[in-house]
Amino acid sequence: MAFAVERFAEQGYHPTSVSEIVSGLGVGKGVFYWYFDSKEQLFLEILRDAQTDLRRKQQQAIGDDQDPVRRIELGLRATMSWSEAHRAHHTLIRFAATEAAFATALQRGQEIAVADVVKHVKEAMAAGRVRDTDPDIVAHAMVGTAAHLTNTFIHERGEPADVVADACVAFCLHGLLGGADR
Amino acid sequence: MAFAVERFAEQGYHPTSVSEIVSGLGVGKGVFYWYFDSKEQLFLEILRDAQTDLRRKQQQAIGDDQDPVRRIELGLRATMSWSEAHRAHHTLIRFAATEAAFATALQRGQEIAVADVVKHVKEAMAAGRVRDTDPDIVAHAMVGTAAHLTNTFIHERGEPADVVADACVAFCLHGLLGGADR
DNA sequence: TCGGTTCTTGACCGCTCAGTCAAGTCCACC
DNA sequence: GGTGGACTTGACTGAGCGGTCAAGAACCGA
Repeated sequence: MAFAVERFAEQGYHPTSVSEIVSGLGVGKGVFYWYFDSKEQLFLEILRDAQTDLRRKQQQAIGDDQDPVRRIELGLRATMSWSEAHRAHHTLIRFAATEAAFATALQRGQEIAVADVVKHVKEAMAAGRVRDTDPDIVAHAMVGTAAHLTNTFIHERGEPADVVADACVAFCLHGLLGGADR
Repeated sequence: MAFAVERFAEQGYHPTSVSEIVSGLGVGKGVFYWYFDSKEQLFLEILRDAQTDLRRKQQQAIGDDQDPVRRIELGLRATMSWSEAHRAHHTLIRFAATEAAFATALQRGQEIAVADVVKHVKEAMAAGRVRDTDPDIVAHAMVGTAAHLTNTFIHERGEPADVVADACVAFCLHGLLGGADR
């Protein structure tokens, strides 16, 4: 399955054939269809496993920290560190969002993850730590920021994940102005 | 070409066949290959036109505004309004980023657009309007935020573009905290 | 040693695809 | 009316696809 992930990420889902996967693994085609119903089901399984693994990493990173803002920061950092370590999975998740057949399955998982962030934002807002806004929008904004920065700076440019994560957290917390104009 | 854009966005690039495009248009296949070298070249042309059009809209929106921060805001709003009006193109751009064959062509255009934002950020930073950070990272962060919010709230949930744009601008400028904790 | 289950093989099937091409149609211009 | 280039057609091709399956191999309890 790890091999399939690499091929899918490298060449794209459609251009990668089942024949290519099995011959690259040195096994017959029957083995593939013994363990998976179809190529599509394999992809969905990869997606599900990736989302489960990412979520576990996020929760581990957050631990039992009491500060909601700190929890958001830890979640962001965990996401970026996971994406750095699972570059191929990250690419696949991005692709899945663009294909109707996979977008549905993806959204369910993403909404669960965002719901966690929303929870922390609401808590921080209640404590007056955060400006008054739609928690749903800022949660998605942070997720989008982290994903895009990971892609551009960590994957494309190979910059160190912790440096990019620092900048990402700073941007998410303080924005562009960061109070410099007040 | 507009028809092809719709089909690609709806079903995905690979699942959409040339036969489907031409029969949907009620023309023969020869016409397609008279105007385009290949299916891939058609897609690249769509991509190029979309990027050119978006860039023109951004520059129109910015006009000759003197305030760099205001220019960034106008650019963000123009991007979101364009993405709302060209939903299918937006989907295609997202897909192109996940396929090696198209990612290169896409990056070139994206880097040009980001370079503009970087210019404004640097100017604002020199004027002390913006906190000291890597202009490249915040520029990409804003682009990523706008793209993700457009996708989630405007396209998926059908929320009004101007409301989402307001929230996007607020997030990009002030972040999550927005000075509430200072 | 045997019978049965689990696992593996790769030739094969039906089908669809991107792309080709011989055979036109149309029309501006002479 | 004739000529030639611009455009259009759709049957066709060779390749490659996802998926099937008859034929075993490997293993295990009895």
